[in-house]
Amino acid sequence: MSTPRPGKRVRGSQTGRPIMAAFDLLGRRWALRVLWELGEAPSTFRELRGRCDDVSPTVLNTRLRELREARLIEKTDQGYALTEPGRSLGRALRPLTRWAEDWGGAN
Amino acid sequence: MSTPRPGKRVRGSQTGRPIMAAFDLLGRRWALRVLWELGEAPSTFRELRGRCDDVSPTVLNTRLRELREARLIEKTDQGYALTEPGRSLGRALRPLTRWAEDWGGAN
DNA sequence: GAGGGGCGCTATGATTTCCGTAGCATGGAG
DNA sequence: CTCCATGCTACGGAAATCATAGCGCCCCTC
Repeated sequence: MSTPRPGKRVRGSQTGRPIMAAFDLLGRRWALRVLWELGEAPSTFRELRGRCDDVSPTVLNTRLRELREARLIEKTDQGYALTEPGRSLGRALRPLTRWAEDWGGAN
Repeated sequence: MSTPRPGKRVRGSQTGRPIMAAFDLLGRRWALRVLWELGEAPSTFRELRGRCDDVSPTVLNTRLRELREARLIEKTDQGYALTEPGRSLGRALRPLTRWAEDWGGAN
C-alpha cells in the first residue's frame, strides 16, 4: 500500500483532498500512536518499539517509512524525531487529547 | 475485536489512558472518515456508504457498531448522527483539518 | 394481493494487513 | 576476536478488510 499524500489519490477519495489523505495515513494501525510517542520524545527504533507496547517491528518499520515519506518524521542522531510539520500535526492533535480526557471522565 | 473505551485495556496500553483508547478506536480503517461524514450531515446507511467511497458494508457496519458502543454516534429517524460527545470530537478534530490543508499546500 | 423498489444489513470467499518470533547484518567497546 | 546492542528483515499464521451478492423488511402502486 502506497503512502497517502495530499493531492494524490488515496483510498476512499479520488479528489486527493488533504484531509482524506490524512485520514488514510493516520487511520493505519499505530500511526497516531507513533506520532504521539515521538512527540513525547525522539526515540531509537527499539525504544520506540518499547513505548508502543512492543508492536511488531514489521509494522513499526512500515509506519516509520510511510511517515517519513510523508515528511512528518525523520531520522536524526537521536533516532527518529518529528519534523516541523510533524510537530505541527502534534499541536493539531492536542485538542484530541483533551477531548479524550473528557470522554474518559464520562465513562 | 472489542470496542476500545477509556478505562478499559486496549491494544497497546494496559493503562486504559483515554488517549490510547481513542487512538485505538480512531486508528481503525474508515473510523475517522465516518465521523467526519456524519459531522457534515446525518446519513442513512446507504447514503453514508456512498459518501465513504462505497466502503464495504461489512466494515461500515462494524465501525458503526463500535462508534455506537462508544456513544459517539446514534441511530435517529434521519439515520445515523453524531451524539453530543461525537460532535465534541468533531470540534476537537477541526485543527486537524486545518493542519491537513497546510500540509497539502506544502506538497 | 402481487409485484417492485428502496432500505439496513448479513454471508461468503478472496486479499491485505498485522502479528509474534527468530535472527541477520552492522558497528562500537573491550 | 568476542561480546553486545541496534536497526531492521524473514517468515508463517491470525486477523482485519475487501468486493460482491443477496436476504428480509417495509412501503407503495397497481
